[in-house]
Amino acid sequence: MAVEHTGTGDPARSMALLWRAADREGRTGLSVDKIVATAVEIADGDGITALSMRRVAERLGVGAMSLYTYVPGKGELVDLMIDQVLGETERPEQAGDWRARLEQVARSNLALYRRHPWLLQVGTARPPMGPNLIAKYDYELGALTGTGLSDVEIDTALTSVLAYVSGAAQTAVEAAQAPDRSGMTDDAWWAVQAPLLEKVFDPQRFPVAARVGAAAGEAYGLVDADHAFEFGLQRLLDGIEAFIAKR
Amino acid sequence: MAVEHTGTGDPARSMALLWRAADREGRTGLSVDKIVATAVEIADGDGITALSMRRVAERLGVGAMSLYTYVPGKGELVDLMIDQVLGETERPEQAGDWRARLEQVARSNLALYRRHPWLLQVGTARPPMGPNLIAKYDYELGALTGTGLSDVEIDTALTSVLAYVSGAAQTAVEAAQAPDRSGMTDDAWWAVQAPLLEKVFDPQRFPVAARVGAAAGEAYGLVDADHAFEFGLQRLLDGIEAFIAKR
DNA sequence: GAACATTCCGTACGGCGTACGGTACACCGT
DNA sequence: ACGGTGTACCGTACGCCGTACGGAATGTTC
Repeated sequence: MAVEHTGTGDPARSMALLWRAADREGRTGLSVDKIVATAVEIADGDGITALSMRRVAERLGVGAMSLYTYVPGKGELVDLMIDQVLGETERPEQAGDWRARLEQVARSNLALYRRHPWLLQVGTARPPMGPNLIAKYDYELGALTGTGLSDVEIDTALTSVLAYVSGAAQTAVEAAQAPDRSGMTDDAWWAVQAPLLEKVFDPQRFPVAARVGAAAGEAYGLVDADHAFEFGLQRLLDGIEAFIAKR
Repeated sequence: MAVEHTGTGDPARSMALLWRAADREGRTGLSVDKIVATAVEIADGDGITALSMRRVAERLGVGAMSLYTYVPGKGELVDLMIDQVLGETERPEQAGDWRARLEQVARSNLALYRRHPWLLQVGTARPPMGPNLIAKYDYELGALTGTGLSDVEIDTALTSVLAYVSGAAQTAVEAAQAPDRSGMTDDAWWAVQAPLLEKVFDPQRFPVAARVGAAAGEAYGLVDADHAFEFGLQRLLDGIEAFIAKR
């Protein structure tokens, strides 16, 4: 199933949880922190589809329903997982010009998605307003201060870059994990597809796809997502640079 | 459960299905086409989480297991849904300069995601090699022909734009459907969050977020995803234009 | 009419999230 | 030391899910 988050429960409870207003330990040593950490482990390792309350509980040596003492439901748990991993992005002192800073922000977001591919599958609308989300936002906005852009423009520009990163990361991350998940290298996969495709594919009907697909397939193995990421990022930054220059 | 696709089944069977090598009707009038169309309806209307074999069958007035006569499993059904909706993108005669053409491609992809938000939740690695996917690829590459870019560069540039669109669409589409899904307008949602956030949020600690967040929130309601989409797209196209000019 | 192929589907299994209600523990006042 | 009470824990159960399996129903072919 697609991954729902932001449970339908009490928003005040969610907020208290996110900011860890009262993180006590139970008698088995259970705690919100431990539950979230375990859930992240499972999602990182086996994908968000493998994340279930029962599995989290099992790994913690605890009954499934015990989790509900600490967390209202799975939706809220996912919210907590999100805020948790957003806290791990490195945030070096922002040196250099805005472009170097923004580039670093982009790369560190890509790294985040690489570490936690499931982030790409959870919705981003109305995100969990936790401390780490806000800290990340605050830090990333900093990359564009001092450029002469207005506050609103800074927000928009950052949003655009993050949108690009998330879209490109989706391709890059999935490409990177496809061999592992399917037990099949890209080459092997293509070796299976190609002869099947040849039977139905008509180069006359799709001349451009035939030519470019062949060229691209030859240039790098099937698809070099990293290269595409870099290219697009530089073009986007070029565009933003021109925009700033015109200000 | 994030949404898995590309079933583990026989690739030859999948390919035959995608290209509709043998789409017969059963005695109840069932067919691959009808199953796929119904599944798309459900996913469009109630989200991909609401898509289940039982629901598809029910809507078709048929037992759940009957679907398996036509489709190997849910994974393959999702593959078929993907190729199906990729076939609906409008593809007007490509007139004007490359920039107008590429802009149109971007916008038509955004429209596609708007119509079928679940597309954003299914993986894109090793996509189902159906006729519509290939036709779309062929058409979209055409936007960048005659620019002096090499075939490989054309592929990379298109990939970048599509990555941006998918990332930005994720934000835009989710923002658009959040009120409907949650039964809460953005304003209402914020009215609940704001006072809770105020209790834990320290403007001293996050000065930039406080200032910019306030400015952005005031400028347009909470977040104007369309505006951000447009801004980023133009910057990216500006960057590509500069790249082409340098060739 | 018989033989066969194919379509349809009832049942069942192991998984899921979680409502509900019971048990057992930790801590308190005495 | 002991009884009382709040809370942490969790067994069971319900209604979902995808789909394996085997049988029933319906053509189709001689």
